[in-house]
Amino acid sequence: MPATMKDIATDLGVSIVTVSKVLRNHSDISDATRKRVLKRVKELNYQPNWVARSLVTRRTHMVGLVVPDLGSHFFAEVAKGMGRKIASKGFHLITSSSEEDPERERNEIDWLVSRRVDALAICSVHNAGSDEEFHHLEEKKVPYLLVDRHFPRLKVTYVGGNDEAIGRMATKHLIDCGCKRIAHIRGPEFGNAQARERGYRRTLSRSKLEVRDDYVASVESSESSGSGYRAAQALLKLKPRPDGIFCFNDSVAVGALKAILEAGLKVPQDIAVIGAGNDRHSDAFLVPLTTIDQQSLEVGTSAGEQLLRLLRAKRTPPPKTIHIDPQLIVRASTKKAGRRKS
Amino acid sequence: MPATMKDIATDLGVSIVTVSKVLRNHSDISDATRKRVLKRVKELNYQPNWVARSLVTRRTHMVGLVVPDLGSHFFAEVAKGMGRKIASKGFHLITSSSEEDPERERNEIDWLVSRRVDALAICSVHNAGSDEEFHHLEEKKVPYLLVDRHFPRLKVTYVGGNDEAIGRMATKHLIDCGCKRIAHIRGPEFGNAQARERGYRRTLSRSKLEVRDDYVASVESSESSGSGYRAAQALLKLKPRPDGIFCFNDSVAVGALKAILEAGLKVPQDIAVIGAGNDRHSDAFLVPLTTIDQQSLEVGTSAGEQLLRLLRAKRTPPPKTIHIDPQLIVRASTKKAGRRKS
DNA sequence: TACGATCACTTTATCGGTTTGTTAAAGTAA
DNA sequence: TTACTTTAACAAACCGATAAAGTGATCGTA
Repeated sequence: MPATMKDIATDLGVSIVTVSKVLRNHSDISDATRKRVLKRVKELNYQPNWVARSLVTRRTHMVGLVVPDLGSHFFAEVAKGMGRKIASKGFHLITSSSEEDPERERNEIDWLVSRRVDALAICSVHNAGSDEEFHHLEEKKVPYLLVDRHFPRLKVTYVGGNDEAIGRMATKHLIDCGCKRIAHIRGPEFGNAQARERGYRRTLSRSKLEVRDDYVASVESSESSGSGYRAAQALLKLKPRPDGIFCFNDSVAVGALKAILEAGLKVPQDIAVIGAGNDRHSDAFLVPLTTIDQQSLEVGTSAGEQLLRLLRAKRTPPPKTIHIDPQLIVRASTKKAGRRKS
Repeated sequence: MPATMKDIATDLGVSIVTVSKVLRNHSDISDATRKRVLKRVKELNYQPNWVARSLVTRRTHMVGLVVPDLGSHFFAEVAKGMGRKIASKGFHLITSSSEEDPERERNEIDWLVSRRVDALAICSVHNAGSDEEFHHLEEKKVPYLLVDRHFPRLKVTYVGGNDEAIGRMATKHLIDCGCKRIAHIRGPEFGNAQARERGYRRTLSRSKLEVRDDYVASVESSESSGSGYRAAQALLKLKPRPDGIFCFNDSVAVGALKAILEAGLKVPQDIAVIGAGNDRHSDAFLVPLTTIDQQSLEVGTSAGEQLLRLLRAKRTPPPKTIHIDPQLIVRASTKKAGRRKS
């Protein structure tokens, strides 16, 4: 039973409102009273009850973030960047995980809404077709934005990496490294995987390289290396064998590395491998991995900025789409000695 | 402006209390009324306002978790396990990061308390000397427990890995692999690093192996590989050179691997390396890393159980200390061909 | 002297629920 | 028929704060 403003008020013989005003730095309080109140506040170690405060102000100063998986490097970084950004304006982040399950995602969102978060950031695991969830939010006028996973039909602010650029950049790098038969292991993530693949295909055709459908393998999960391993094994059986693989992300790339080395082949001499995500310790994988950094921290920061924009606004501001540009990190898995860009 | 119980009540010509009772499955409501209310609840897509509910019930059904860093595999897993466990009883986890900063930790705890979480789990970055923070919590009667970082002076429930066992297990494994000159790179984490080092030293002396102080190196940060790299470089200069290194965690071990390979030495032939934590992809590091799994998910689950115990209890239940047993994961970084335990 | 302005507070209403206590109507036993 | 219980509902108080409006004293000034 912590102290309340009432305790302080009765102790000092002033009204509750006076105490409240002192705590919120209102001007119409005499210096003497202010001091007395603050003294008692210290003594009792009083802390305002945010539950009560939120009820009347209709502001919780909490922002909800829903991610598919906090174990993933990318989302952890996004959360970190976002948390820092909004903390600078007095907001706190509540992160919850949908564990890749659309129904849990709904539940988490409902929970956050009934907790009256001031805004929401969602990395949705719904497929782009089902946006009813979000219509609910609009009905209830909960400000929200989407992060990483895009729903093109929705007129709502979006912040994410530039997936097509990732695909282009990775593919171009492999070409620059002298690869001629470039394969791709794509992820299951709807829009993102599609955009990366698009970047891959376009870059190939623009370079007059063959685009073979059987050079594109799919994995059912992009969060474990096992599926990348199996996909790569399949690619290795193709004739002619690919001499470069662009992997959806670093986890998949790890699996690919394992499969390739296990087959007695050399990376990058026989097959160059590039990932995406710049995961922790990807510089120290079996072969230090060339990868595309998605700037996850900056995605988070940028999303945080957009959240603050939503929070400041009276009316819903016009939606924005923000793509954070990726960055190539070259390491051993693609560095072929003595080759040069043609 | 979401619907409230009042809306439903006036729509239906019943009192607010009646609506409230329906929503909480009270018995003294006629079937007819119950149905009418539920129908309207659906139509309006009503969701209870947890802020208001919490104010009067003094229960938020939220549990706060404060960790030093969510990017770390260990804490992310702990959060996951804990979240799952308490979710099964209708509680939600609010995770916030202290970013390794004691002051931020205080702030986060204060925030969570003023948000009236029902209980707290803390992985503290305070050094074991300063426990005032926790006395505050006890004054305010906020149920809490400690996770991973232990404060022996505090009579409070604790859940964590068994650090001394980790030290013993790792060292014993190196001995079993035939190592004679075993070094240790210890982390900065107060209690944990100390306990692991204790396990290391005791196991060495029990095996009649030399315990040399200069074989114990320290790193200032255990979350990046850079410091492990530097520490290992120093160890490599010693004469005689160590033939096995027990690293505080996998990040440190990654750094050590880099340093060793860069020096032209072979792992495990020249030097065996063992880490701790079983990080994501540690099976695919430069040399697949032998490591001690801390069972982080189980630490989280167990902590979740203890939280539920606190939440159920009327009075503070007697504190418990729980150590989750670690598990050895043998990989290439210690597998010397043809050697056997003596 | 009287009037409005200013200061420093206080009073009252409210946020959206839950809890406690009451009550009218219907049911049941004697 | 009386006396008591059960059922199904409601009214009022309350949780701990904030917002808006009101009050009394003091002060300057015409």
